[in-house]
Amino acid sequence: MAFVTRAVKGTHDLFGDPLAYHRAIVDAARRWAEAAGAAEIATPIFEFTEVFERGVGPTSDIVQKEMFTFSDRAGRSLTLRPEGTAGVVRAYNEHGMKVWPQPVRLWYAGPMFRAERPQKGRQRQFHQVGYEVLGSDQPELDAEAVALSYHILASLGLRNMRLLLGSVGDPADRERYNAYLRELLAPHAARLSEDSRRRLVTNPMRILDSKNSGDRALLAELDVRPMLAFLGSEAKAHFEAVRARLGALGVPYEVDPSIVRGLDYYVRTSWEIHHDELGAQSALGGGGRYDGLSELLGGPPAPGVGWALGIERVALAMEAEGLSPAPAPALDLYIVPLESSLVPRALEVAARFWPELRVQYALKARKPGKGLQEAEKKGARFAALLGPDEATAGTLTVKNLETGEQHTLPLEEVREWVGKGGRA
RNA sequence: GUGAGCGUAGCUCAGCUGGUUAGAGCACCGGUCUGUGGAACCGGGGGUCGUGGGUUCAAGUCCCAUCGCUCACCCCA
Repeated sequence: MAFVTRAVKGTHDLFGDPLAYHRAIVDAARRWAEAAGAAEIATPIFEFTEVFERGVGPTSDIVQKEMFTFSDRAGRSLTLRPEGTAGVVRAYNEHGMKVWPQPVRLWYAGPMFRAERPQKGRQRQFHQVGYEVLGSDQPELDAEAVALSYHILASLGLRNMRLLLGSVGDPADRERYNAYLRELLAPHAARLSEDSRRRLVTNPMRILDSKNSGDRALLAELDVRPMLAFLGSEAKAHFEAVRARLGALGVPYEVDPSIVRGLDYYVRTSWEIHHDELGAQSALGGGGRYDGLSELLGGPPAPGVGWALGIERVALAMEAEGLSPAPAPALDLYIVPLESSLVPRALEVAARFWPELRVQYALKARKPGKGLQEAEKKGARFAALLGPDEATAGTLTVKNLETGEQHTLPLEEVREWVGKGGRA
């Protein structure tokens, strides 16, 4: 096992069952996103570092300590994307999507990269599906986005999840709230954790998110007023409108008055979906509104709202609830040459059935018994014997491995019979 | 970045207080089986016991270091 080369820490080869989950989750997301009229977009997995520094925010943990950043040969700083939204907004601006009929709905799926210490539900390369609506700040779109993120998870069969909805207000509201927090907490700075003392200067709201027990105890004593109490009239009206739309859509949620998101670009609506059986990393996904992001990236004003789901985490949640994805499609037919001179012929026959049927063939001559056994092991629905008689007659002796029914048929009829058996 | 636990075949593991050429089950390949399967039996390939040092007559077993994995902190998807 002491291989010289191995996968980099926190990265994984994806195949078999985990890949089946992955595909099922992306398929569900595609189905719902496209139902809402979204078009797929695939942006590069690396961007100029600036895209994330300015987009995600220089004070965010992601930018400060979690990015894979490197230089290209011309000395420009590039970064493996730690999230999907900044790149999508960059593409929206770069391709002049503001002249498309607004709003523009986009969805994506792909790998993201963060240089964190791996643990359950957290890899250095992980995968997300995401949804972004750009070009309008109407509350219907917030509700639409929240509803889609919820329905996708529900359609996969998940039940034990909690949708937490809040608002981080407009930038001016946040400034007032941060000022309030600084004033409230500064006298108690000595009791705060080191991280939280730093946050007191950079971003006091993040202190509310701390899991440090000392921080939590202090916050409980101080009876901190929530962000929601500081919403300006516009942000407040927007939040109430989103709640009303969501209620009308029948999406179950709890208001979390102190919700804080780790990405600096969020304004107003903000939500997370948690699952209780995931361990420490309990967020399946989250999203929010980011009306100022386009300008941060040097573009025209383009309000937006979107979300991302962590594919690996959704897969963990499905496993925890005993949900399995559909198995990989089985082989339709396995061709068994009875003499070694017929191996090339087996290939020719297989090739003739592609791609209508999934067909494989034995690379060595097999006795009929062994051949059928092998077909069974490969998960084939039918096995075909190819002996001298069949080769001469241009036929195959085909057997349904489930029922035992067997016929010697010309190739066209084999195609018909096997094809009729139905494919997953 | 910090802490804890764990590293023996592809997988799951056994290997007692250090003592012959390191084992089992599953999987893989072949045979018993010269046109009919899922079984059984027999055989085969595959391990520098994570790596490097040390202690010892002797190390998979003890010590140190290192790497890796896992979980938690932190943070988030």
